Amino acid sequence: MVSFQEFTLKEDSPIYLQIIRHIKVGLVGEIIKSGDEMPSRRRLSALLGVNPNTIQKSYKLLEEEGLIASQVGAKSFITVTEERLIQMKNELIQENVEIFIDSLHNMGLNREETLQLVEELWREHYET
Amino acid sequence: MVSFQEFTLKEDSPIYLQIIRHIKVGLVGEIIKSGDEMPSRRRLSALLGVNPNTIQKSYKLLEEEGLIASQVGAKSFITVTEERLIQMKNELIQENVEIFIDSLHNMGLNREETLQLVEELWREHYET
Amino acid sequence: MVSFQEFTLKEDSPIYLQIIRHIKVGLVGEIIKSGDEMPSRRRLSALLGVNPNTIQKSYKLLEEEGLIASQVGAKSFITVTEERLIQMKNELIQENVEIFIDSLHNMGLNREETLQLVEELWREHYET
Amino acid sequence: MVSFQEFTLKEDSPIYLQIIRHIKVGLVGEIIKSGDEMPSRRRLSALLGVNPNTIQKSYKLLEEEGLIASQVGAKSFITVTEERLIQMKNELIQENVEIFIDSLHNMGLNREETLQLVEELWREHYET
DNA sequence: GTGGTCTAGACCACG
DNA sequence: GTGGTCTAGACCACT
Repeated sequence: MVSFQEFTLKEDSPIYLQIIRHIKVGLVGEIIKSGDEMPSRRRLSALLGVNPNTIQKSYKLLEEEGLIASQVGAKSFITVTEERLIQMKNELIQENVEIFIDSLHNMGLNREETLQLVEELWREHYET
Repeated sequence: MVSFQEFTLKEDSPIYLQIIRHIKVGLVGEIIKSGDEMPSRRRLSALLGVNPNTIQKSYKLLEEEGLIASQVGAKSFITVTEERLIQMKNELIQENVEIFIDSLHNMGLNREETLQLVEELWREHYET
Repeated sequence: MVSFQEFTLKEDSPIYLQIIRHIKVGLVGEIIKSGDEMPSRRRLSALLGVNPNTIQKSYKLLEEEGLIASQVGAKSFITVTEERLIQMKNELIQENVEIFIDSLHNMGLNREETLQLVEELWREHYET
Repeated sequence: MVSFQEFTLKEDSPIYLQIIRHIKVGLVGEIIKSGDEMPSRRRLSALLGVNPNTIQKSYKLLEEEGLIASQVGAKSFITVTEERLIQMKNELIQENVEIFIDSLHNMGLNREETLQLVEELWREHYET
Protein backbone atom coordinates (compact mmCIF):
# COMPACT_ATOMS: atom_id res chain seq x y z
CA MET A 1 0.00 0.00 0.00
CA VAL A 2 1.32 3.41 -0.97
CA SER A 3 2.04 5.33 2.22
CA PHE A 4 1.26 8.95 3.00
CA GLN A 5 2.74 8.68 6.44
CA GLU A 6 5.43 11.27 5.93
CA PHE A 7 3.30 13.50 3.74
CA THR A 8 2.37 16.92 5.05
CA LEU A 9 0.58 19.70 3.25
CA LYS A 10 2.53 22.86 2.41
CA GLU A 11 1.19 26.20 1.35
CA ASP A 12 1.32 28.03 -1.95
CA SER A 13 0.89 25.01 -4.16
CA PRO A 14 -2.41 23.33 -5.05
CA ILE A 15 -3.05 20.29 -2.89
CA TYR A 16 -3.72 18.03 -5.85
CA LEU A 17 -0.28 18.86 -7.28
CA GLN A 18 1.39 18.16 -3.95
CA ILE A 19 -0.21 14.73 -3.92
CA ILE A 20 0.90 14.00 -7.48
CA ARG A 21 4.37 15.12 -6.56
CA HIS A 22 4.44 12.87 -3.51
CA ILE A 23 3.69 9.87 -5.70
CA LYS A 24 6.34 10.80 -8.23
CA VAL A 25 8.97 11.40 -5.58
CA GLY A 26 8.10 8.10 -3.97
CA LEU A 27 8.40 6.29 -7.29
CA VAL A 28 11.74 7.88 -8.05
CA GLY A 29 12.99 7.03 -4.55
CA GLU A 30 11.69 3.49 -5.00
CA ILE A 31 9.62 3.73 -1.86
CA ILE A 32 6.65 3.24 -4.16
CA LYS A 33 6.81 0.52 -6.77
CA SER A 34 4.78 -0.58 -9.77
CA GLY A 35 1.92 -2.79 -8.61
CA ASP A 36 1.55 -1.08 -5.23
CA GLU A 37 -1.99 -0.41 -4.13
CA MET A 38 -3.13 3.17 -3.78
CA PRO A 39 -5.30 4.12 -0.80
CA SER A 40 -8.90 4.69 -1.82
CA ARG A 41 -10.00 8.27 -2.48
CA ARG A 42 -12.06 8.31 0.69
CA ARG A 43 -9.34 6.86 2.86
CA LEU A 44 -6.73 9.32 1.70
CA SER A 45 -9.25 12.11 1.95
CA ALA A 46 -9.85 11.30 5.61
CA LEU A 47 -6.15 10.77 6.29
CA LEU A 48 -5.09 14.15 4.89
CA GLY A 49 -8.19 16.05 5.94
CA VAL A 50 -8.81 17.04 2.36
CA ASN A 51 -11.97 16.83 0.29
CA PRO A 52 -12.41 13.56 -1.65
CA ASN A 53 -12.85 15.56 -4.80
CA THR A 54 -9.39 17.05 -4.51
CA ILE A 55 -7.94 13.57 -4.12
CA GLN A 56 -10.01 12.47 -7.11
CA LYS A 57 -8.45 15.19 -9.20
CA SER A 58 -4.95 14.01 -8.31
CA TYR A 59 -5.79 10.41 -9.12
CA LYS A 60 -7.44 11.33 -12.38
CA LEU A 61 -4.40 13.27 -13.54
CA LEU A 62 -2.08 10.49 -12.41
CA GLU A 63 -4.20 8.10 -14.42
CA GLU A 64 -4.01 10.35 -17.47
CA GLU A 65 -0.25 10.32 -17.06
CA GLY A 66 -0.40 6.54 -16.99
CA LEU A 67 1.01 6.24 -13.47
CA ILE A 68 -1.98 4.58 -11.85
CA ALA A 69 -4.82 2.39 -13.08
CA SER A 70 -8.32 2.64 -11.65
CA GLN A 71 -11.55 0.74 -12.08
CA VAL A 72 -14.90 1.52 -10.51
CA GLY A 73 -15.64 -0.59 -7.50
CA ALA A 74 -12.06 -1.83 -7.46
CA LYS A 75 -8.77 -0.73 -5.96
CA SER A 76 -6.33 1.54 -7.77
CA PHE A 77 -2.80 0.43 -8.49
CA ILE A 78 0.50 1.94 -9.49
CA THR A 79 1.55 1.10 -13.03
CA VAL A 80 4.83 2.52 -14.20
CA THR A 81 7.47 1.37 -16.67
CA GLU A 82 11.17 1.46 -15.97
CA GLU A 83 11.61 3.91 -18.84
CA ARG A 84 9.06 6.35 -17.48
CA LEU A 85 10.67 6.09 -14.07
CA ILE A 86 14.09 7.15 -15.31
CA GLN A 87 12.57 10.04 -17.24
CA MET A 88 10.67 11.18 -14.14
CA LYS A 89 13.76 10.95 -11.97
CA ASN A 90 15.70 13.27 -14.21
CA GLU A 91 12.86 15.73 -14.46
CA LEU A 92 12.24 15.87 -10.73
CA ILE A 93 15.85 16.17 -9.68
CA GLN A 94 16.63 18.82 -12.27
CA GLU A 95 13.59 20.81 -11.21
CA ASN A 96 14.35 20.52 -7.51
CA VAL A 97 17.97 21.48 -7.65
CA GLU A 98 17.40 24.43 -9.94
CA ILE A 99 14.69 25.95 -7.81
CA PHE A 100 16.81 25.39 -4.75
CA ILE A 101 20.05 26.95 -5.92
CA ASP A 102 18.11 29.79 -7.48
CA SER A 103 16.51 30.57 -4.11
CA LEU A 104 19.75 30.48 -2.20
CA HIS A 105 21.55 32.47 -4.85
CA ASN A 106 18.87 35.12 -4.51
CA MET A 107 19.24 35.04 -0.77
CA GLY A 108 22.80 36.14 -1.30
CA LEU A 109 24.58 32.89 -0.54
CA ASN A 110 27.50 31.78 -2.70
CA ARG A 111 28.35 28.26 -3.80
CA GLU A 112 30.51 27.44 -0.81
CA GLU A 113 27.94 28.62 1.71
CA THR A 114 25.19 26.72 -0.04
CA LEU A 115 27.15 23.48 -0.13
CA GLN A 116 28.06 23.86 3.50
CA LEU A 117 24.44 24.44 4.47
CA VAL A 118 23.28 21.38 2.59
CA GLU A 119 25.98 19.22 4.13
CA GLU A 120 25.25 20.47 7.62
CA LEU A 121 21.52 19.94 7.46
CA TRP A 122 21.86 16.61 5.71
CA ARG A 123 24.07 15.26 8.46
CA GLU A 124 21.73 16.69 11.07
CA HIS A 125 18.64 15.12 9.55
CA TYR A 126 19.77 11.79 8.25
CA GLU A 127 23.01 10.85 9.93
CA THR A 128 22.32 11.14 13.59
CA MET B 1 15.64 51.23 -5.02
CA VAL B 2 14.46 47.65 -4.60
CA SER B 3 15.39 45.71 -7.73
CA PHE B 4 13.29 43.12 -9.57
CA GLN B 5 16.02 42.46 -12.08
CA GLU B 6 16.42 38.78 -11.30
CA PHE B 7 12.78 38.15 -10.63
CA THR B 8 11.01 35.65 -12.87
CA LEU B 9 7.49 34.32 -12.52
CA LYS B 10 6.96 30.64 -11.73
CA GLU B 11 3.80 28.59 -11.92
CA ASP B 12 1.81 26.96 -9.16
CA SER B 13 2.09 29.85 -6.76
CA PRO B 14 0.05 33.07 -6.82
CA ILE B 15 1.95 35.96 -8.32
CA TYR B 16 1.28 38.28 -5.40
CA LEU B 17 2.93 35.75 -3.07
CA GLN B 18 5.92 35.38 -5.35
CA ILE B 19 6.43 39.12 -5.20
CA ILE B 20 6.24 39.12 -1.40
CA ARG B 21 8.65 36.23 -1.32
CA HIS B 22 11.08 38.09 -3.57
CA ILE B 23 11.20 40.92 -1.09
CA LYS B 24 11.76 38.59 1.83
CA VAL B 25 14.48 36.67 0.03
CA GLY B 26 16.14 39.94 -0.89
CA LEU B 27 16.02 41.12 2.70
CA VAL B 28 17.47 37.90 4.02
CA GLY B 29 20.21 38.01 1.37
CA GLU B 30 20.85 41.65 2.28
CA ILE B 31 20.36 42.72 -1.31
CA ILE B 32 17.42 44.70 -0.02
CA LYS B 33 17.83 46.76 3.13
CA SER B 34 15.56 48.66 5.48
CA GLY B 35 14.91 52.12 4.08
CA ASP B 36 15.17 51.09 0.44
CA GLU B 37 12.54 52.55 -1.82
CA MET B 38 10.04 50.27 -3.53
CA PRO B 39 9.25 50.92 -7.19
CA SER B 40 5.84 52.51 -7.70
CA ARG B 41 2.96 50.14 -8.20
CA ARG B 42 2.48 51.13 -11.81
CA ARG B 43 6.19 50.91 -12.59
CA LEU B 44 6.46 47.41 -11.17
CA SER B 45 3.29 46.42 -12.97
CA ALA B 46 4.81 47.47 -16.29
CA LEU B 47 8.17 45.92 -15.47
CA LEU B 48 6.80 42.47 -14.62
CA GLY B 49 3.93 42.52 -17.10
CA VAL B 50 1.54 41.86 -14.26
CA ASN B 51 -1.83 43.45 -13.60
CA PRO B 52 -1.72 46.51 -11.31
CA ASN B 53 -4.36 44.94 -9.08
CA THR B 54 -2.08 42.02 -8.40
CA ILE B 55 0.79 44.35 -7.54
CA GLN B 56 -1.52 46.33 -5.31
CA LYS B 57 -2.41 43.15 -3.44
CA SER B 58 1.25 42.39 -2.77
CA TYR B 59 1.92 45.90 -1.47
CA LYS B 60 -1.15 45.81 0.71
CA LEU B 61 -0.10 42.54 2.32
CA LEU B 62 3.48 43.72 2.73
CA GLU B 63 2.12 46.77 4.51
CA GLU B 64 -0.03 44.62 6.74
CA GLU B 65 3.03 42.54 7.58
CA GLY B 66 4.82 45.76 8.43
CA LEU B 67 7.54 45.23 5.82
CA ILE B 68 6.84 48.36 3.83
CA ALA B 69 5.45 51.74 4.77
CA SER B 70 3.79 54.14 2.38
CA GLN B 71 4.69 57.78 2.63
CA VAL B 72 3.32 60.90 1.10
CA GLY B 73 3.97 61.15 -2.61
CA ALA B 74 2.86 57.52 -2.84
CA LYS B 75 6.39 56.33 -2.34
CA SER B 76 6.82 53.14 -0.33
CA PHE B 77 9.86 52.21 1.72
CA ILE B 78 11.17 49.02 3.22
CA THR B 79 11.03 48.92 6.99
CA VAL B 80 12.23 45.90 8.88
CA THR B 81 13.70 45.24 12.30
CA GLU B 82 16.73 43.06 12.93
CA GLU B 83 14.56 40.70 14.91
CA ARG B 84 12.04 40.27 12.10
CA LEU B 85 14.91 39.66 9.69
CA ILE B 86 16.31 36.77 11.68
CA GLN B 87 12.88 35.26 11.98
CA MET B 88 12.35 35.55 8.23
CA LYS B 89 15.72 34.00 7.50
CA ASN B 90 14.86 30.96 9.55
CA GLU B 91 11.50 30.65 7.87
CA LEU B 92 12.99 30.85 4.41
CA ILE B 93 15.75 28.37 5.08
CA GLN B 94 13.18 26.03 6.53
CA GLU B 95 11.12 26.42 3.40
CA ASN B 96 14.03 25.92 1.07
CA VAL B 97 16.89 23.83 2.33
CA GLU B 98 14.95 21.43 4.46
CA ILE B 99 12.27 20.78 1.87
CA PHE B 100 14.97 20.42 -0.73
CA ILE B 101 17.15 17.90 1.01
CA ASP B 102 14.06 16.06 2.14
CA SER B 103 12.90 15.74 -1.48
CA LEU B 104 16.22 14.49 -2.73
CA HIS B 105 16.57 12.13 0.21
CA ASN B 106 13.12 10.74 -0.58
CA MET B 107 14.12 10.35 -4.18
CA GLY B 108 16.87 8.02 -3.04
CA LEU B 109 19.92 10.25 -3.40
CA ASN B 110 22.58 10.22 -0.71
CA ARG B 111 24.54 13.17 0.67
CA GLU B 112 27.44 12.88 -1.75
CA GLU B 113 25.22 12.73 -4.81
CA THR B 114 23.20 15.69 -3.63
CA LEU B 115 26.24 17.85 -2.96
CA GLN B 116 27.73 16.95 -6.31
CA LEU B 117 24.52 17.88 -8.13
CA VAL B 118 24.25 21.22 -6.35
CA GLU B 119 27.87 22.03 -7.14
CA GLU B 120 27.52 21.04 -10.77
CA LEU B 121 24.38 23.02 -11.45
CA TRP B 122 25.58 26.00 -9.50
CA ARG B 123 28.70 26.26 -11.62
CA GLU B 124 26.61 25.80 -14.73
CA HIS B 125 24.15 28.53 -13.83
CA TYR B 126 26.20 31.18 -12.13
CA GLU B 127 29.82 30.67 -13.04
CA THR B 128 29.84 30.50 -16.81
CA MET C 1 -45.87 -9.70 -14.42
CA VAL C 2 -44.61 -6.18 -15.08
CA SER C 3 -42.61 -6.24 -18.31
CA PHE C 4 -39.33 -4.42 -19.02
CA GLN C 5 -39.26 -5.66 -22.59
CA GLU C 6 -39.28 -2.24 -24.22
CA PHE C 7 -37.16 -0.57 -21.59
CA THR C 8 -33.84 0.91 -22.70
CA LEU C 9 -31.43 3.00 -20.69
CA LYS C 10 -30.86 6.62 -21.67
CA GLU C 11 -28.17 9.01 -20.51
CA ASP C 12 -28.41 12.15 -18.43
CA SER C 13 -30.92 10.76 -16.01
CA PRO C 14 -30.21 8.46 -13.05
CA ILE C 15 -31.03 4.84 -13.82
CA TYR C 16 -33.16 4.41 -10.70
CA LEU C 17 -35.36 7.30 -11.85
CA GLN C 18 -35.67 5.86 -15.32
CA ILE C 19 -36.95 2.61 -13.81
CA ILE C 20 -39.50 4.45 -11.69
CA ARG C 21 -40.53 6.42 -14.72
CA HIS C 22 -40.99 3.22 -16.72
CA ILE C 23 -43.45 1.94 -14.15
CA LYS C 24 -45.38 5.20 -14.13
CA VAL C 25 -45.52 5.36 -17.92
CA GLY C 26 -46.71 1.77 -18.02
CA LEU C 27 -49.41 2.49 -15.47
CA VAL C 28 -50.62 5.55 -17.33
CA GLY C 29 -50.62 3.59 -20.59
CA GLU C 30 -52.49 0.78 -18.84
CA ILE C 31 -49.85 -1.73 -19.85
CA ILE C 32 -49.21 -2.16 -16.15
CA LYS C 33 -52.14 -2.53 -13.78
CA SER C 34 -52.71 -2.52 -10.06
CA GLY C 35 -52.01 -5.97 -8.68
CA ASP C 36 -49.39 -6.90 -11.28
CA GLU C 37 -46.34 -8.61 -9.89
CA MET C 38 -42.97 -6.92 -10.13
CA PRO C 39 -39.98 -9.02 -11.18
CA SER C 40 -37.67 -9.83 -8.29
CA ARG C 41 -34.84 -7.40 -7.67
CA ARG C 42 -32.19 -9.86 -8.71
CA ARG C 43 -34.09 -10.88 -11.85
CA LEU C 44 -34.51 -7.30 -12.97
CA SER C 45 -30.89 -6.57 -12.15
CA ALA C 46 -29.80 -9.38 -14.46
CA LEU C 47 -32.32 -8.44 -17.17
CA LEU C 48 -31.24 -4.80 -17.39
CA GLY C 49 -27.58 -5.38 -16.66
CA VAL C 50 -27.82 -2.92 -13.80
CA ASN C 51 -26.35 -3.18 -10.32
CA PRO C 52 -28.71 -4.74 -7.73
CA ASN C 53 -28.19 -1.75 -5.45
CA THR C 54 -29.58 0.55 -8.10
CA ILE C 55 -32.63 -1.69 -8.57
CA GLN C 56 -33.07 -1.78 -4.83
CA LYS C 57 -33.11 2.00 -4.73
CA SER C 58 -35.88 2.15 -7.33
CA TYR C 59 -38.01 -0.37 -5.43
CA LYS C 60 -37.45 1.43 -2.18
CA LEU C 61 -38.59 4.73 -3.62
CA LEU C 62 -41.55 3.12 -5.39
CA GLU C 63 -42.54 1.67 -2.03
CA GLU C 64 -42.21 5.03 -0.37
CA GLU C 65 -44.42 6.51 -3.06
CA GLY C 66 -46.91 3.76 -2.36
CA LEU C 67 -46.78 2.37 -5.88
CA ILE C 68 -45.58 -1.08 -4.94
CA ALA C 69 -46.04 -3.20 -1.84
CA SER C 70 -43.75 -5.98 -0.77
CA GLN C 71 -45.31 -9.16 0.48
CA VAL C 72 -43.93 -12.21 2.17
CA GLY C 73 -41.80 -14.34 -0.07
CA ALA C 74 -40.16 -11.10 -1.20
CA LYS C 75 -42.67 -10.68 -4.00
CA SER C 76 -43.67 -7.11 -4.80
CA PHE C 77 -46.98 -6.03 -6.31
CA ILE C 78 -48.21 -2.90 -7.98
CA THR C 79 -50.76 -0.99 -5.95
CA VAL C 80 -52.25 2.21 -7.26
CA THR C 81 -55.53 4.08 -6.81
CA GLU C 82 -57.55 5.55 -9.64
CA GLU C 83 -56.94 9.01 -8.21
CA ARG C 84 -53.17 8.58 -8.12
CA LEU C 85 -53.28 7.31 -11.69
CA ILE C 86 -55.00 10.41 -13.01
CA GLN C 87 -52.55 12.62 -11.15
CA MET C 88 -49.63 10.69 -12.61
CA LYS C 89 -51.04 10.92 -16.12
CA ASN C 90 -51.25 14.68 -15.88
CA GLU C 91 -47.73 14.88 -14.54
CA LEU C 92 -46.33 12.75 -17.32
CA ILE C 93 -48.13 14.58 -20.09
CA GLN C 94 -46.91 17.82 -18.63
CA GLU C 95 -43.39 16.44 -18.61
CA ASN C 96 -43.61 15.14 -22.16
CA VAL C 97 -45.98 16.89 -24.48
CA GLU C 98 -45.63 20.37 -23.13
CA ILE C 99 -41.88 20.31 -22.90
CA PHE C 100 -41.79 18.77 -26.35
CA ILE C 101 -43.95 21.29 -28.16
CA ASP C 102 -42.27 24.05 -26.27
CA SER C 103 -38.88 22.90 -27.52
CA LEU C 104 -39.98 22.62 -31.12
CA HIS C 105 -41.79 25.95 -30.91
CA ASN C 106 -38.63 27.53 -29.59
CA MET C 107 -36.67 25.95 -32.39
CA GLY C 108 -38.84 27.86 -34.82
CA LEU C 109 -41.11 25.10 -36.08
CA ASN C 110 -44.82 25.78 -36.54
CA ARG C 111 -47.73 23.47 -35.77
CA GLU C 112 -47.93 21.94 -39.22
CA GLU C 113 -44.23 21.13 -39.37
CA THR C 114 -44.32 19.60 -35.93
CA LEU C 115 -47.30 17.39 -36.68
CA GLN C 116 -45.76 16.24 -39.93
CA LEU C 117 -42.50 15.31 -38.19
CA VAL C 118 -44.27 13.37 -35.48
CA GLU C 119 -46.33 11.48 -38.05
CA GLU C 120 -43.32 10.70 -40.19
CA LEU C 121 -41.14 9.39 -37.43
CA TRP C 122 -43.99 7.50 -35.80
CA ARG C 123 -44.62 5.56 -39.00
CA GLU C 124 -40.92 4.98 -39.41
CA HIS C 125 -40.46 3.64 -35.89
CA TYR C 126 -43.62 1.70 -35.15
CA GLU C 127 -45.31 0.88 -38.43
CA THR C 128 -42.64 -0.74 -40.51
CA MET D 1 -27.79 39.95 -25.24
CA VAL D 2 -28.75 36.30 -25.06
CA SER D 3 -31.89 36.04 -22.94
CA PHE D 4 -32.68 33.49 -20.25
CA GLN D 5 -36.05 35.04 -19.57
CA GLU D 6 -38.07 31.99 -20.51
CA PHE D 7 -35.57 29.54 -19.10
CA THR D 8 -36.59 27.46 -16.11
CA LEU D 9 -34.71 24.63 -14.49
CA LYS D 10 -36.13 21.13 -14.78
CA GLU D 11 -35.18 18.07 -12.81
CA ASP D 12 -33.39 14.90 -13.76
CA SER D 13 -30.88 16.51 -16.07
CA PRO D 14 -27.67 18.26 -15.04
CA ILE D 15 -28.09 22.01 -14.92
CA TYR D 16 -25.06 22.66 -17.09
CA LEU D 17 -26.57 20.50 -19.85
CA GLN D 18 -29.88 22.32 -19.61
CA ILE D 19 -28.08 25.61 -20.12
CA ILE D 20 -26.18 24.28 -23.13
CA ARG D 21 -29.43 22.99 -24.54
CA HIS D 22 -31.12 26.34 -24.05
CA ILE D 23 -28.44 28.02 -26.13
CA LYS D 24 -28.66 25.43 -28.87
CA VAL D 25 -32.44 25.59 -29.02
CA GLY D 26 -32.28 29.37 -29.14
CA LEU D 27 -29.76 29.25 -31.96
CA VAL D 28 -31.82 26.79 -33.96
CA GLY D 29 -34.95 28.89 -33.38
CA GLU D 30 -33.01 31.99 -34.41
CA ILE D 31 -33.84 33.73 -31.16
CA ILE D 32 -30.11 33.73 -30.54
CA LYS D 33 -27.78 34.77 -33.35
CA SER D 34 -24.07 34.72 -34.02
CA GLY D 35 -22.46 37.77 -32.46
CA ASP D 36 -24.94 38.03 -29.62
CA GLU D 37 -23.44 38.77 -26.23
CA MET D 38 -23.69 36.14 -23.54
CA PRO D 39 -24.49 37.25 -19.98
CA SER D 40 -21.45 37.05 -17.73
CA ARG D 41 -21.02 33.94 -15.58
CA ARG D 42 -21.84 35.89 -12.46
CA ARG D 43 -24.89 37.56 -13.91
CA LEU D 44 -26.40 34.35 -15.16
CA SER D 45 -25.48 32.65 -11.92
CA ALA D 46 -27.45 35.21 -9.95
CA LEU D 47 -30.32 35.17 -12.43
CA LEU D 48 -30.79 31.40 -12.31
CA GLY D 49 -29.86 30.97 -8.66
CA VAL D 50 -27.12 28.56 -9.66
CA ASN D 51 -23.47 28.45 -8.65
CA PRO D 52 -21.10 30.39 -10.92
CA ASN D 53 -19.04 27.28 -11.35
CA THR D 54 -21.92 25.40 -12.88
CA ILE D 55 -22.43 28.21 -15.36
CA GLN D 56 -18.71 28.18 -16.03
CA LYS D 57 -18.89 24.50 -16.91
CA SER D 58 -21.63 25.16 -19.48
CA TYR D 59 -19.71 28.03 -21.02
CA LYS D 60 -16.50 26.04 -21.16
CA LEU D 61 -18.20 23.17 -22.98
CA LEU D 62 -19.95 25.57 -25.34
CA GLU D 63 -16.58 27.11 -26.07
CA GLU D 64 -15.07 23.68 -26.74
CA GLU D 65 -17.91 23.08 -29.16
CA GLY D 66 -17.03 26.36 -30.84
CA LEU D 67 -20.37 27.99 -30.08
CA ILE D 68 -19.12 30.83 -27.92
CA ALA D 69 -15.87 32.74 -27.65
CA SER D 70 -14.53 33.98 -24.31
CA GLN D 71 -11.63 36.10 -23.18
CA VAL D 72 -10.60 36.93 -19.64
CA GLY D 73 -11.74 40.33 -18.55
CA ALA D 74 -13.95 40.60 -21.61
CA LYS D 75 -17.48 39.65 -22.59
CA SER D 76 -18.37 36.32 -24.17
CA PHE D 77 -20.02 36.16 -27.57
CA ILE D 78 -21.90 33.66 -29.68
CA THR D 79 -19.95 32.44 -32.68
CA VAL D 80 -21.65 29.96 -34.93
CA THR D 81 -21.45 29.16 -38.62
CA GLU D 82 -24.48 28.61 -40.83
CA GLU D 83 -23.28 25.07 -41.46
CA ARG D 84 -23.03 24.21 -37.77
CA LEU D 85 -26.47 25.70 -37.24
CA ILE D 86 -28.13 23.42 -39.78
CA GLN D 87 -26.37 20.40 -38.34
CA MET D 88 -27.51 21.33 -34.84
CA LYS D 89 -31.06 21.87 -35.97
CA ASN D 90 -31.29 18.39 -37.40
CA GLU D 91 -29.70 16.81 -34.35
CA LEU D 92 -31.95 18.60 -31.89
CA ILE D 93 -35.20 18.01 -33.73
CA GLN D 94 -34.45 14.36 -34.38
CA GLU D 95 -33.55 13.84 -30.74
CA ASN D 96 -36.63 15.65 -29.45
CA VAL D 97 -39.17 13.95 -31.61
CA GLU D 98 -37.78 10.48 -31.04
CA ILE D 99 -37.76 10.78 -27.29
CA PHE D 100 -41.25 12.23 -27.43
CA ILE D 101 -42.94 9.61 -29.58
CA ASP D 102 -41.13 6.89 -27.67
CA SER D 103 -42.60 8.14 -24.41
CA LEU D 104 -46.12 8.42 -25.71
CA HIS D 105 -45.89 5.07 -27.44
CA ASN D 106 -44.89 3.55 -24.13
CA MET D 107 -47.77 5.30 -22.42
CA GLY D 108 -50.03 3.32 -24.69
CA LEU D 109 -51.08 6.06 -27.09
CA ASN D 110 -51.30 5.32 -30.81
CA ARG D 111 -50.34 7.61 -33.66
CA GLU D 112 -53.73 9.26 -33.98
CA GLU D 113 -54.03 10.01 -30.29
CA THR D 114 -50.53 11.42 -30.19
CA LEU D 115 -51.09 13.72 -33.15
CA GLN D 116 -54.37 14.89 -31.68
CA LEU D 117 -52.71 15.67 -28.34
CA VAL D 118 -49.94 17.64 -29.97
CA GLU D 119 -52.41 19.61 -32.08
CA GLU D 120 -54.65 20.36 -29.12
CA LEU D 121 -51.88 21.57 -26.83
CA TRP D 122 -50.19 23.51 -29.58
CA ARG D 123 -53.35 25.45 -30.29
CA GLU D 124 -53.90 25.97 -26.60
CA HIS D 125 -50.40 27.29 -25.97
CA TYR D 126 -49.55 29.27 -29.03
CA GLU D 127 -52.75 30.15 -30.87
CA THR D 128 -54.92 31.74 -28.23
C1' DG E 1 -16.50 44.42 -13.49
C1' DT E 2 -14.58 39.86 -16.52
C1' DG E 3 -13.10 34.66 -17.13
C1' DG E 4 -10.58 30.78 -14.85
C1' DT E 5 -9.14 27.50 -11.05
C1' DC E 6 -9.06 25.12 -6.50
C1' DT E 7 -11.33 23.09 -2.78
C1' DA E 8 -15.51 21.25 -0.83
C1' DG E 9 -19.74 18.24 -0.10
C1' DA E 10 -23.38 15.41 -1.81
C1' DC E 11 -24.89 12.05 -4.92
C1' DC E 12 -24.72 8.20 -8.45
C1' DA E 13 -23.49 3.55 -10.16
C1' DC E 14 -20.74 -0.37 -9.24
C1' DG E 15 -18.43 -4.82 -6.69
C1' DG F 1 -16.81 -0.59 0.51
C1' DT F 2 -15.03 1.37 -4.63
C1' DG F 3 -14.47 5.21 -8.48
C1' DG F 4 -16.93 9.07 -10.92
C1' DT F 5 -19.83 13.35 -11.47
C1' DC F 6 -22.51 17.54 -10.29
C1' DT F 7 -23.12 21.57 -7.72
C1' DA F 8 -21.26 25.02 -4.64
C1' DG F 9 -18.22 28.85 -2.75
C1' DA F 10 -13.91 31.19 -2.48
C1' DC F 11 -10.00 32.88 -4.67
C1' DC F 12 -6.81 34.39 -8.50
C1' DA F 13 -5.40 37.27 -12.46
C1' DC F 14 -6.91 40.48 -15.79
C1' DT F 15 -9.74 44.99 -18.40
